[in-house]
Amino acid sequence: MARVTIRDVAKEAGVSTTTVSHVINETRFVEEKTRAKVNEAIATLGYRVNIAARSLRAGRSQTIGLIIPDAANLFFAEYLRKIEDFGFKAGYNVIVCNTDNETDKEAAYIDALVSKQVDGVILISSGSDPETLNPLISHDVPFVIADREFSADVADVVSLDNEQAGFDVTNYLLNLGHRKIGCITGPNNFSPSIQRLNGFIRAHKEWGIPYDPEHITSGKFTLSSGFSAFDWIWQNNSKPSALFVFSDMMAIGAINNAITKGLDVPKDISVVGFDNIELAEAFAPSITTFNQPIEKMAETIVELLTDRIKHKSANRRRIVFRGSLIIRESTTKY
Amino acid sequence: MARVTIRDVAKEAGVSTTTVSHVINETRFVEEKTRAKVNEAIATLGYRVNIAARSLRAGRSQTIGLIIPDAANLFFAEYLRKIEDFGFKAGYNVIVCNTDNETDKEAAYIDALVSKQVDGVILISSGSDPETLNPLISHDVPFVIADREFSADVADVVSLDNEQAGFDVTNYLLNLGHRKIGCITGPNNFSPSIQRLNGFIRAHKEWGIPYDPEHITSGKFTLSSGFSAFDWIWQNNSKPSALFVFSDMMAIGAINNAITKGLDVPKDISVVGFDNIELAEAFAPSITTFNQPIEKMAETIVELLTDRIKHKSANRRRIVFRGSLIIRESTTKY
DNA sequence: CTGAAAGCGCTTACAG
DNA sequence: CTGAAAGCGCTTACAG
Repeated sequence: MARVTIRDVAKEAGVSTTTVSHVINETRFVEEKTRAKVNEAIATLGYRVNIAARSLRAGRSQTIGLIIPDAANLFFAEYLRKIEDFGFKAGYNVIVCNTDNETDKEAAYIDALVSKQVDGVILISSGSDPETLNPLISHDVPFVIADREFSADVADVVSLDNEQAGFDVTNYLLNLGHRKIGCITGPNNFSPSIQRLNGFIRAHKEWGIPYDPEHITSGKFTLSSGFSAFDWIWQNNSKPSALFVFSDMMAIGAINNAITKGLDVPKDISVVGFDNIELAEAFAPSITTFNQPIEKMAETIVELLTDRIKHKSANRRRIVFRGSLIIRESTTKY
Repeated sequence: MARVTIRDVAKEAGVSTTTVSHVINETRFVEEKTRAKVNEAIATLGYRVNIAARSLRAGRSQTIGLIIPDAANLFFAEYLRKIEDFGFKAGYNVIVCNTDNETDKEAAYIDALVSKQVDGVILISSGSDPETLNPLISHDVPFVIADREFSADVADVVSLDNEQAGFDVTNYLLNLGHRKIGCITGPNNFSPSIQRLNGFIRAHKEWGIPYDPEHITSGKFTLSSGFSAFDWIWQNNSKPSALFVFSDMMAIGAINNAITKGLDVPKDISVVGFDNIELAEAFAPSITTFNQPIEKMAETIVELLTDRIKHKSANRRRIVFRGSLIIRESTTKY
């Protein structure tokens, strides 16, 4: 079966391809009767617009790229899901790209996306240096940066107030009476992680309580890295009574390790996670965590991107969300 | 900055566009010296092939579609991740489509994918009736079906031997001495679920032990549906001593509910999950489960699809994987 | 209210 | 070993 083109439709309906195109795209008035004929022809022939042709001619592909570290990580998986939902509602398909935070992979994906004429790109937690983004800038591809700060003012940005979040969690633990609080951060070059740690430090300063650098280590946001990080912290002579872990997945790994060591959570050690993934509630013990309003953030990201696609030279926007602490079973008074 | 085209490269290198194209695609021999000039021109101009144009002309978009129920579900998230990895390695980007098992959504996505001239489509656990796939067939778009049986012989298929898996798990529990085994299945119209239940029934038959239909209910593979399903099972006067749950996510929900009810897993009730997602090992208690070799399956799916793209009329293939039981803490002798 | 025609940037059959 | 040129299927400025 040969492809049905707009010419076939035009012939079948007895009109020009111009008219067919305008009916499809609703780009100019077409008489009701003519429109009906065209739609009928489309239906009988089973016509589908060829996006490659449209993309070549009109320069829009109705496709956006989503660059994330790892779709198999629940936090990013939820993000991906929501972005795809809102994107599809707005008329876009999304190409997913997993970078594992490797600059080379990110660069390769950006290359491919530029070649594919995507209408825009969303970067979540992109760990790479700004140079990697140059192809997007030079080819004038709109993009939105989420979950990561960039010093250069190159794009719209959506983020969480990570410093405040770090402060809130630490303040909560100090309020519970904990005086030795450990910390499993994210990768050290990752800005949300740095900011949460800044909040952690500020809370200690405001309380006039010192923190022990030996109780702070970094993980990779994965379950297993949380497990190992706990080993590192627990080898010290001085043990913390509470732990602030920068992702729920790592918190699950850490709690699991603690349980393996015969410890009780929260009696022996309180643990706070981050993200509020669905599992945090279902895990035993359920995990006290800091909620990121992912759905709302995903919606905002897609909105900013579609706006940017329409108005390339509009003023840049930076939208900062405030999350909230969700108290569950994994924490208790000291 | 205007788009750099193949003509600009040709002019810069002092050759024809034909030669540039052949250098890029390695489709015919080009003298080393000429090739060098072309590559140099590409580099200095920052040329990137326009995939829309190539797609229109050559009919290949280097893009495949992935249709899954829900990328936020860890099992599918791991699938997605692996398929994207293998796909990208093979030179394809993947467009992700979340259907929530709704026929309308699946149809809308298939429409969009056909319009986008994707080179192929992968359907994981597609719950829809075969009619939804008609646009793929009529437009001659290669596709592979995974994790779902289709009566019609329309595509290459990759699946797990679900009947055997159901038998193996049930046989294991019977061997442990359990005589009242409950079951939380997947949706009733979902073939892997039906087959696992068939295996469950066969094991009971071979042992000459009856099972109680009141102990069998269905969930939607989500954590919360596993939680609710346990309520339903536990309201019976006759309680099972073991539970075979058709996904780890549902198993986590069920275990969580059991713990909430003051039960001990596995002392009061043994629980077996399915899939062996990363979390099954980390959960407390760690979950006995049936391992699906996702990575290998994902690799095979991508291989079948890329082969099919190259040889549209080759013989259809059906590859069935055998999984294996992984014994952990959530099960014990009766 | 509608149409004829140019052209987007490639690939490839044909030619030498 | 390389090139001139047609054409993929659309959209849209121009015209009436």
